[in-house]
Amino acid sequence: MSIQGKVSLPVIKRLPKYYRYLKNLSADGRDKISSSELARMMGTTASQVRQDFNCFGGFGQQGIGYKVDVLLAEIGKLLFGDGELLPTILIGAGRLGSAVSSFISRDTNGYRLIGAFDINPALIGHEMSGVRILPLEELDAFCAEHQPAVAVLCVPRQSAVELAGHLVRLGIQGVWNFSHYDLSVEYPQLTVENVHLGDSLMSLGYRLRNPESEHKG
Amino acid sequence: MSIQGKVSLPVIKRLPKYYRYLKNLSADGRDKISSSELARMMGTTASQVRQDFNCFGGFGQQGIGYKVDVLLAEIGKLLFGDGELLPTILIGAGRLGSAVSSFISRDTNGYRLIGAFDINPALIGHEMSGVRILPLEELDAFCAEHQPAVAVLCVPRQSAVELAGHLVRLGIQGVWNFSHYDLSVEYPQLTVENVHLGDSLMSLGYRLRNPESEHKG
DNA sequence: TAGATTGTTAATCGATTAACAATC
DNA sequence: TAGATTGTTAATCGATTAACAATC
Repeated sequence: MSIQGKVSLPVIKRLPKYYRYLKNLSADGRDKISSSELARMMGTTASQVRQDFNCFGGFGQQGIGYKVDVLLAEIGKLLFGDGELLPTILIGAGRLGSAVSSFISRDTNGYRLIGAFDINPALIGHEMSGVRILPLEELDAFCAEHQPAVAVLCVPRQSAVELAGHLVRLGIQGVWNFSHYDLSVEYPQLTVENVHLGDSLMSLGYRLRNPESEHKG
Repeated sequence: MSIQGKVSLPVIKRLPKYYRYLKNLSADGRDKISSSELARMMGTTASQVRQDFNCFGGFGQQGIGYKVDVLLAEIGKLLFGDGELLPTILIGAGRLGSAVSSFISRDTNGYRLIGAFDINPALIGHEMSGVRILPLEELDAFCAEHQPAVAVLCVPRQSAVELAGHLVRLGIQGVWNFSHYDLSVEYPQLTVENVHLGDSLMSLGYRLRNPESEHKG
C-alpha cells in the first residue's frame, strides 16, 4: 500500500503489464485469480507475481488468491496516484507525435495532455488529441502558466538535447524521449524514459539472424 | 566475430546503443576510443563495455584502445548481418504505422520495407515510405510471393493476436509488436519485440510520483 | 479438518563490477 | 622501459525462483 522505498525498476516496469492483464480479466467477468494462473497467462512464474505484489504490501488472501478488482485498484493507485493526473505536454506534432498523442489520451491513465508544440507552420493552430498545436516560441510562457510535469519529445535527435536542457530550466520533471539520444546520460535530474524505436528493431533483427533456441549443442 | 552461442539478451539490447554512439564518434572524426571514455559517454562502466565487446571476440588493442571504425564494422556486422537486408512488411498504415515506416527506412539498417497493408479503403493505394499500401486481403498472396522475414504490427490490440497466428502460418519469423498485447506469450515460435507505448509512459509516471533518489535515508 | 494458495525466507541464477595479468 | 588499456577471471550484487510455514 504505502511505498517501502525499495521497489526495483524491473518490478515497476512490470506493473503496467499486470494492469493490462487484470483489466482483461475484469472485462471477462473474473473476480478472483491465483498467482499461478496469472503467471501462466503472462508467461512468468507464480513466485515472481507474489514477490512483486508483496513489494507494496500483500493484498491477496491466503488459501483463496487475489481479488481482481482489489489488484486493479491497488496497482492503478500505484501507477496513477490518487486521481491527480500529471499535466503533460507534447513537443513535435508530426506523424510520430500525432500517433503518440492518441496513446496519451486513450491508452494510459494518469496523464492529461494540456498542450502540443511544433515549429512547422503548417501544423500550428490545428487540433490534435483535444489540444491545439502551438508554436514552439510559446513554450516558455505556456509552462510558466500551466506548470506541466511531463514532456513527451517527438522531435529529431539533435533538437532533443537542447530542448531537454530548456525543459529542465522550465521545471519539467519527466521526459518521454523518442529521439535517438540518451537524455538520461546528460540530464540525470530528469526522470527519463528513453524509447529508441530503431534500437528495438535492430535487436529483433540480430535475434532473427542468430537463432539460439534451435538444434544447437 | 563468430557467435559463441552465449550472448545474453541484455548485451544484445545494448548493441544498437553502442552503434549509435560509435556513429557519432565517427562523425566527429574520432578514430580511437577507450572503454572508459565510451563508458563515461554512455553512462555505463568500462568493465561492462569490455565484457560486452568480448562476447563476440576481442577487437580492441591492448594498451591502445578500440578503433572506432573496427568497432562500427564489427557491431554493424553483428546487427545487420553481412549486407543481406531482412525483407519487412508493415501492417496497419495509420498514424503510428506511418511514423514507424519512416524509422524502418531511415533510422535502421538491416531491413528492407517491401510492403504495407491496411484495411482502411481510404489508405489503400497511397504510397508510404517507398511502398504502396495494399489491402489486407492481398497479404497471403504477397507473402507467398515475396517471403518477408519480419512483420511490423501497428494495429489495434485485438487484431494483433489473430494476425500473429496468421503470420506464423505464412512463415514470418519475427514480429515487432506495437499492440497492447504480449504476442511472445502466445507465439513462442516467433521472435517478438513487444513495444507497449502506454507501458513506458505509465512507469515514467510512477517514478515521478514516487521519487526515490532524493533526501531519503 | 483438508486443500489451496498466499506471504516470506532461503537458494539459485545471472548480470554487473572489480581486479589484475597480459601486452601493445 | 614505462604507461596505458585490453582480455579475462574472480567477487559482488541483485533479481528470479524455489520452498515452506502461515492461514484462509
